[in-house]
Amino acid sequence: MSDDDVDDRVGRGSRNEETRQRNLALMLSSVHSRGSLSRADLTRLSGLNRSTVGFLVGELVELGLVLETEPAAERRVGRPSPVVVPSPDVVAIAINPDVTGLTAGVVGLGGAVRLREVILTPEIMTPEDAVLLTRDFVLRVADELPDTTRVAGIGVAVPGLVDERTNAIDVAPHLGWQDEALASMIEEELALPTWLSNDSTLGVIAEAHYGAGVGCDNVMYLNGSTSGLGGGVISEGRLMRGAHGFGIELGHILLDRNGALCPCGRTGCLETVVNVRRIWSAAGRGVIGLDELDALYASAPGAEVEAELDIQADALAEGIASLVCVFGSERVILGGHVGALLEARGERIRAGVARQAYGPLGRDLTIVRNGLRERVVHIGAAELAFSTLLNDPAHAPLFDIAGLRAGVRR
Amino acid sequence: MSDDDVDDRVGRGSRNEETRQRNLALMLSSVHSRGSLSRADLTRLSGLNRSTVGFLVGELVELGLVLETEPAAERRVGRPSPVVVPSPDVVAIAINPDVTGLTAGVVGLGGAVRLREVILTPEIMTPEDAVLLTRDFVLRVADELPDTTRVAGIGVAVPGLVDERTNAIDVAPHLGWQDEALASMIEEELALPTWLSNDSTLGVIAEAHYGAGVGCDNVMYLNGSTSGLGGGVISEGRLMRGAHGFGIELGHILLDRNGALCPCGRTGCLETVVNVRRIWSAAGRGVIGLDELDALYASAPGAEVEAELDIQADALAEGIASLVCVFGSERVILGGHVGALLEARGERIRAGVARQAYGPLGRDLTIVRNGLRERVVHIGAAELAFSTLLNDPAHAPLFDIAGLRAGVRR
DNA sequence: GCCGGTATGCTTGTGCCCACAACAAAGCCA
DNA sequence: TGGCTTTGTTGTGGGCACAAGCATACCGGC
Repeated sequence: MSDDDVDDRVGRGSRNEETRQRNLALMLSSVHSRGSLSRADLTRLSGLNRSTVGFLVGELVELGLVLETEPAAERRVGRPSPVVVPSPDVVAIAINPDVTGLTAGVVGLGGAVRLREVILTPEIMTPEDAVLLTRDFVLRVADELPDTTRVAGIGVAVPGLVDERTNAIDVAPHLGWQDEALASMIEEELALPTWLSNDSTLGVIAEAHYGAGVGCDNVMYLNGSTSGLGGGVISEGRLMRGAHGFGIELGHILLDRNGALCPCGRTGCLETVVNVRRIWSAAGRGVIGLDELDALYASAPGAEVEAELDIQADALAEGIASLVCVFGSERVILGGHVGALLEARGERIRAGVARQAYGPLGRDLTIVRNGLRERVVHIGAAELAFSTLLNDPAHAPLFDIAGLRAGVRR
Repeated sequence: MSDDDVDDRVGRGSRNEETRQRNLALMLSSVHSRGSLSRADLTRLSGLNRSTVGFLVGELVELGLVLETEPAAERRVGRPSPVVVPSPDVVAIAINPDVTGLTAGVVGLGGAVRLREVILTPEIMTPEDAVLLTRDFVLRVADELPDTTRVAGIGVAVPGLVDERTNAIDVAPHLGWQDEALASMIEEELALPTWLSNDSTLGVIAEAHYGAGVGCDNVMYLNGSTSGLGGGVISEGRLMRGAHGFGIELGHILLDRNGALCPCGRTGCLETVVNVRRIWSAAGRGVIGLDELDALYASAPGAEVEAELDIQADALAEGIASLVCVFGSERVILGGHVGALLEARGERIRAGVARQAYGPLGRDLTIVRNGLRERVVHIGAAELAFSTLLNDPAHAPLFDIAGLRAGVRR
């Protein structure tokens, strides 16, 4: 066997150091996703020894990642256990450029959205615009947040295809972007590590952690936006990424090979039928926001809209049945306009899926609307920025907000 | 937080013992999948220390799982490194009941098929028949194999839906089986641990390890059999199982919502069009085996068959494009009659997929015929039986073949 | 045929990490 | 106030991988 044949595909060996890292990561992740846990809870959850947990929590406190607070006043026998909570000083920046503007947010460890701003743009922004808007937001935020704040990084939710290997945008059709190395552009401007991912992929991460997918290991998330129908899948607790780091494109699953032409160049994609623009035109109006859409459906929207809702509900049911058949999901979460559609045509969709799903695969399927609503993208994007920290709490870099103010090229 | 809320979903902590187990598993898996490796290779592959690897290999030798042989006669400077090979004494039994009969095999650690028997049944067998045929095969084999042989267990490839959580068959339509606890039936008869899985799922495991998927982390396998179109997916090196342990059903992805009725009760599933029975009837003949099918395609099969091939090639291309779009696979492996179809209509299928695949997801896609041909099911089934051993070499039970002869209820 | 160079195996000592046990602390309850 | 229960703390021990140094085996040049 030549040396060239030896690659590391087989996987690397484990060391003692990794054990520590994994356990430390487990502690921080647990606190992160559950918000607050007593040390005794952590002991039970991890199966580790009390003494080990004590030491690990101590290390996290020393790293400034968690705080130990007074035991909760519970009526319980035995010595009360101090409660471990995420440090409020650790945050991530979440950015989401889209057609109408850029929404930006600050999310704390633990998933609480601290700040949220919507910056409207008169016309569709360029990547350079996005970088500048991000810089301005971060500078504004840096002045507002206390000096003790430390930033894990920036997570950007992109409405388009992202190559996660190169951390660049392959194509974002509705923004008209192509081959944009947005992450390095932001990093250069702000000296903060930046990660990109598809907005729907981030959606499923957020919903699985904090939303309608909590406690479920096999989640499919479908998100209907102006841009189209996106989605993400978590299978056995693990995010599906696909080979190229592009994530996956659920909206372009085939519904009808003889169907309408899709902007993607193929015919009969699911999103040619399940499409909010068709609702808009049935309603005889222009752009309708999500809240308005809910209001419209809740009122009497007229025969044309009702008919269109039926059409889309049926198509969505067939699409979901087809997808469940290949993913074996147990919970389907619908966000954006398909979430609104579920609200309006829940019975029809659920019955359609039950009728169409392949054998036992549809047996225990639940279909729900997403739980985080408009916060979903920010929480997902923040999760992206937190993931390095959560995987290796002792070594992941954190950036002082004071240094940030100084470091930015004004 | 109440105790009830504390489940182990967050994951368990790690101990030193697990580190050892993982490293031992890494050594054995490497030797298993590559056939033979020098100790120096193992050192490079694992990144572990020489002394650690030496100790680990020593432990595997002591467990009787590998052998250390003379260094390969290579013209190389430095001290030659002993070559580690899987022990020929460690085997698994692979069983595959199907409509025409039961094929059984003995597969050695390392993936070599030692023995293979096809036992034809005059009529479709019952689960009880399958158990008896399996018992007879194991007893015959036990007499032939040396006394030093040790068996890891029995893997059964089932043409149907298997619930891997309960290790029982949910439904195997073509065998007419339903809710059969085949694994425990065999275990009771033979006192050997038995695992069941879907035949196509096992196909992708085998092809990814030893066949056309070697060196690729994102593989999709489609297998066309008399029963229909099955498949399996490996994403980022991990088998997709789905929520219910049923695996996934690629043949029932939607092709055309206005299409023909599928036996599964839905309309327009891919396998209503991509279906070998349609070829048979176009050829005006009854059952055509795979070899005959290849021969038929290679000759001039007549206009009707040619037309049918075109139809199926186009439908297959659309199906693959749709599936690639949701899985982001980089290699598609076709087995059974769709493998033969690829041989006959390769250009058409590849062009169709390239045209239909969503954006960059189809960019570096390769479509190949399966490499293991008829051995694929056995290798996959054996892999199922080996997996416990490969995950924890020090603790997985192995069964003496002598004890087996005695223990079986004759 | 000898000797340096190189790659690998083997042995031993060290550090790291977790489990365990014993003890201390903090609350409940009678 | 004292027993009970639960939890934190501390010290000890065992398991594991690593580093360093030495031994071994082969190549190639002289």
